[in-house]
Amino acid sequence: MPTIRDVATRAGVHPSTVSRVFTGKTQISEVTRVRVLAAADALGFQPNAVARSLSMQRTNMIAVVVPHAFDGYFEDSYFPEVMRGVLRSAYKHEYRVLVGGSSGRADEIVQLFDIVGSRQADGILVLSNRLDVDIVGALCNQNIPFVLMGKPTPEYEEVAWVDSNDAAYTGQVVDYLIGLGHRRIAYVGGDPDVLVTKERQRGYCEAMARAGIEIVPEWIDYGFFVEDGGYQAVQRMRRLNGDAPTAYYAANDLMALGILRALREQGIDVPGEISVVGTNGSLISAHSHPPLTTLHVPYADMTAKATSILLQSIHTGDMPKAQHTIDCQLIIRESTGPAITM
Amino acid sequence: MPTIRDVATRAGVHPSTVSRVFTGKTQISEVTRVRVLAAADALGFQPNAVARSLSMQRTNMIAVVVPHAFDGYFEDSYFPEVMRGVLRSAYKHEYRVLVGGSSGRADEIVQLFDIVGSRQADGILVLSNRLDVDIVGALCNQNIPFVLMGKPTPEYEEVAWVDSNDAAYTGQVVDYLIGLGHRRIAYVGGDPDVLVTKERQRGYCEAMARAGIEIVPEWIDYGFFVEDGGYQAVQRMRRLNGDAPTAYYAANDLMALGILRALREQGIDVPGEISVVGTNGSLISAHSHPPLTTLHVPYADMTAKATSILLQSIHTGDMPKAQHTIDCQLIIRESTGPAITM
DNA sequence: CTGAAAGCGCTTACAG
DNA sequence: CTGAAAGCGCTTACAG
Repeated sequence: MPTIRDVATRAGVHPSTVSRVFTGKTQISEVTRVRVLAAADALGFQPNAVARSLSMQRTNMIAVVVPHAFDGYFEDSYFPEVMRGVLRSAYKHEYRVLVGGSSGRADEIVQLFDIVGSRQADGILVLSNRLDVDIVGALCNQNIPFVLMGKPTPEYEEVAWVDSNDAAYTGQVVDYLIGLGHRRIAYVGGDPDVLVTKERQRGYCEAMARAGIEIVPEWIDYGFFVEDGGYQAVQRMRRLNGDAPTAYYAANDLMALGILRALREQGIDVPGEISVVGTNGSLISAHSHPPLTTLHVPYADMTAKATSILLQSIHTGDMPKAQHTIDCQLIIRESTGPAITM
Repeated sequence: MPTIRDVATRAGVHPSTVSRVFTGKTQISEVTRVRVLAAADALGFQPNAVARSLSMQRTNMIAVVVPHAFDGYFEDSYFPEVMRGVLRSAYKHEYRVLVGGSSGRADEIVQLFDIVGSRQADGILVLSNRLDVDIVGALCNQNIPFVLMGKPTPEYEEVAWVDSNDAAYTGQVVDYLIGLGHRRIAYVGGDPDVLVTKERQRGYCEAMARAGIEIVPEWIDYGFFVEDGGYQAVQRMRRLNGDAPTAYYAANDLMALGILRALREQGIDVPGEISVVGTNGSLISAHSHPPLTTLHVPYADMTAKATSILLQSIHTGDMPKAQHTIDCQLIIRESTGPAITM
């Protein structure tokens, strides 16, 4: 690989001059510019990104780490939507995205701090709504820009985040089901340790309380965001007989699909006998049978926004502080209907 | 950020010694090792990845570039499956994945050569089955390890690739439909310029020819891999009246879903009147109405394999040469049935 | 506008 | 086992 020195000798200039024509921030006489470019072209020279990064103290990369341990992670629309949003913003600012894998939640934190600590990227997007521990404090000490997907605990309210108000919107879904006459409503969350699961559960509980409905503990279950998790939740809840739910809220569409499958197998009509609501508004929700009523969460917009905030702060040099709440939307389709009177 | 020098002074050793304890390839006396580690710990030191990369001439990253310009790209299972496979292999070898965005096909090539030319990664996975131009020659000149997803043209047969034998398997699907009594079979490809579209079309044409069926030109159409593309293809083909297809093969499940939607709107029964086959075997195909017969392509396994080959060759230092063909599988569900006699 | 030099933060042959 | 030095390939104040 030719370096800047090779180009310099061929063009008969100093290496620093070659550097200047490639960085382009400084005045260069047209004649040497042309000469340098010609030499570079002849040699097939392109500046080495790593050397430039070291010198400029900037990698032009932002990082995101992903727990590829969970099967459902790549089946759910969450991951592709996150990537879509990140890439949309990053590409616009000529940044690239560094994605690190991990083998589960604990390792996700390890990988995250590895990237951050070794300064492998200029900033990091933290998928904290799918995380179970509070890492904000530790992250602040690292003194690297980061933005959270999901609101942090009150003590860290000054850090940057983008949130989708999960508790409130889940509460709205429950209100909607109650409005339909349902009272025995199930909550099927994802991984129980994860922020988004807890938030949605809180919203569910609050909405039930507002309506004066006492929650049977068995109505709360976890499907770990996978299709079969929804399926299993139904198996468990059907054993409640008279207490069995007439409506299910699932924290993603995958689990809702599993719920539909379980119900179909038992010959139960949706929405005739039981209503089902999913979350995310993934493409799949529109094509299931019946088409799923779902709480649409615009994850791509969320992460695009988060990424913008991140890049902005990398650009200015101070820690990101912007905070942003995005709106979700209940898409009513054919999997929900009035509760039957028993 | 503390550097290796800070640690060295605090531990009372030479910087090179600090480096040695962190690289761990060399003998270090236990006492200085402990002293250095203590100093590093006290300062919160972690080696700078960029500096290390420059020095070692290795980034520990592999790259993949993705055209985020196409809406369907993140809705289809292709992208998440590719990432799942790449991450699976990369993580195992402690590599990270650099993903570059691009705004369309031409730019995809630009971004790819930018990454490669600036040595931003140690190797690159080229999603060539979704590419329309031949870049292998240019890539070879760059002298960086790469592996192709999709077999190259015969002149480059010595480069490394992993292929899914698209023509053969699509032919098999067509054989299956012909076996069911269908003769008016439609081919709905993705982007017409892209390798996988051409290959599948070739397989389709060959299978039809083998059966002695003359293809009506209108039976071949393109849906650009998006749901609405499948929908529109049906709209066009229904105008053929007596020549209208009784079976549709779509090059991904998304388009097959669009086909189902169009047919449903027209009150046409699937598979009673018309059969539909999708491709990829995405989760969505199992939950559509009716559940989709689909050609499962194990993209995650493919890319995991490709990534292994890539990492292997980065490790040994010579250009990758391994070539691998993976098997696909026709999953028969409820969207296909015997042709009705007219 | 351009050259010469120092520096970014590591690694690693070379001595000892 | 450890130190001193050179080098990885750039960028950028500092002179002129």
